[in-house]
Amino acid sequence: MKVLIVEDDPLHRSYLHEAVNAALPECDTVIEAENGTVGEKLAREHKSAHIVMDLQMANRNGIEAARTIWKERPETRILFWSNYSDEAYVRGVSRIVPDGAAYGYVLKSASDERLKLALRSIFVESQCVIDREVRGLQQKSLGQTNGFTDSEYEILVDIALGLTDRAIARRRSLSLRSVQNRLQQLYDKLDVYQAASDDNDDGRFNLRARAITIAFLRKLLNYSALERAETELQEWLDGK
Amino acid sequence: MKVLIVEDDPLHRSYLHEAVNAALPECDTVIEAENGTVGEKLAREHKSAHIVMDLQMANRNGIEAARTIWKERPETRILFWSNYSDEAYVRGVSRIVPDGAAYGYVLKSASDERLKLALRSIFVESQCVIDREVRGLQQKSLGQTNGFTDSEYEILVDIALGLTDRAIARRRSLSLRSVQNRLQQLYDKLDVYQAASDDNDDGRFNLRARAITIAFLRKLLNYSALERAETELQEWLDGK
DNA sequence: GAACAAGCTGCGGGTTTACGCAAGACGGCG
DNA sequence: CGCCGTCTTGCGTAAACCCGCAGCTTGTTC
Repeated sequence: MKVLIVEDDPLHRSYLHEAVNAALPECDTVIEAENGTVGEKLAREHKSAHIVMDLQMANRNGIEAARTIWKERPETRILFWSNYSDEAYVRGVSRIVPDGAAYGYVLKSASDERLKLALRSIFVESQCVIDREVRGLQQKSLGQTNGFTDSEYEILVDIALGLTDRAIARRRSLSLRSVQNRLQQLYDKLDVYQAASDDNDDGRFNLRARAITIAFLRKLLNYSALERAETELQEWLDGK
Repeated sequence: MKVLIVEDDPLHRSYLHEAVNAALPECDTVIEAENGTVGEKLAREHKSAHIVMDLQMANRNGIEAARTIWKERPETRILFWSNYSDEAYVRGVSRIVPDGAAYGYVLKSASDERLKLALRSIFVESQCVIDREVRGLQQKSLGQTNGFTDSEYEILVDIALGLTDRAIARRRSLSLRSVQNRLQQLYDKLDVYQAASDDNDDGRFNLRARAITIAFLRKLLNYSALERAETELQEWLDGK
């Protein structure tokens, strides 16, 4: 069995290396990559490898890397190992998981025990292992209760990119008014009004900009999500 | 000599611990804190301690912690040890450094050697040590060449918070028109127009929202900066 | 098939933004 | 002092945004 470790931080990388050795005696080769680009390359060379992947790397982040890897070989098993459980990450990951693929999402704050268990479950037993905390988010966010619909999330990203209503309408093939409807929905769910009106009519907010702020503060958006959305936008712009 | 380590990540914490022991044989006590809040408390108890501080911690980030520590004891020597050199961090730090205080800013990607050197320089020799890369940013951003004026940065933060022009005017004691002038200046410097007009008049951007996006992508803003700005805003709102 | 919920769309109008134009205000500098 | 650049402010306008109202298309349920 081969395991590929894709991780920025040298300390974390060697920690992972040890953990893999301890948890998987049947593993004979461990390969390390220090960023997403190298990770993709090594994954291509060592086809049979299972992967432990950090999200949030400077050069090319884990979600991007995982996407291209899964595109080439959807049955690859990937364990995401991340510092954060931002909804933006969770959403980003579950958007790219191929049907039926075995994967995992474990926080760096988890105990050694948990990490080793996850390694065995995924790489040996082909089971999905999602940290409790992450799992909670996933259900709340993807289930519509209290969470955001895909269409709401979509328009959130669009205004976060700085598109005008008209541009969004074109991009999503909607009428202007529909776009604005969705925006209202979004403002509603984000509680943009609460702070805006409140009691004092002083502290007035620009709804659109405020929605973005709140989304960031609630970790619905983060740098990595923005970055991905931006490159998608550029592709769309180029493709006409 | 006492050294206080304030750092989220257990791996990094123990690495730092070792580095301090190796670099500073005259140091007899090393104390560890796993977040900003505890860090502040321990700094208060061990008044004479020098501090190594991570930025970006979940509970209370390094800049906040450093600010209260420096407020109580401005001569404290603090070495910031961070993964990133975002302009938002650099700005955040240099805004709170007391006059004449010795401090340092070293990236986690620096070599052992660099870290140890920095430890000695700051804690023994009271010299400021700023990583080359960070230094570059600092000069470019604080010097007006190509960088952003304080007033420009201020208004950037204000729109990122989601305030309306009118609200900004009140907050900064300006006329509406002046606020809008500064916005235009900002849009100019951020190159918001470029993409907006370009050749195709299709891809139109909402200037205000787009400015925020670009600022994030360029790391002029990040989560921590937003968070700080938001609490400041709330204080201002409460204070009327 | 009737009833109902959910989403898309057009119309109309009140508010906010973006910005050109131009008249002061302030501070250096020869 | 007079000249000049930078900053502030007011006025006015075109565009964009926010949103209530109302008519349509769906899909679901009984």
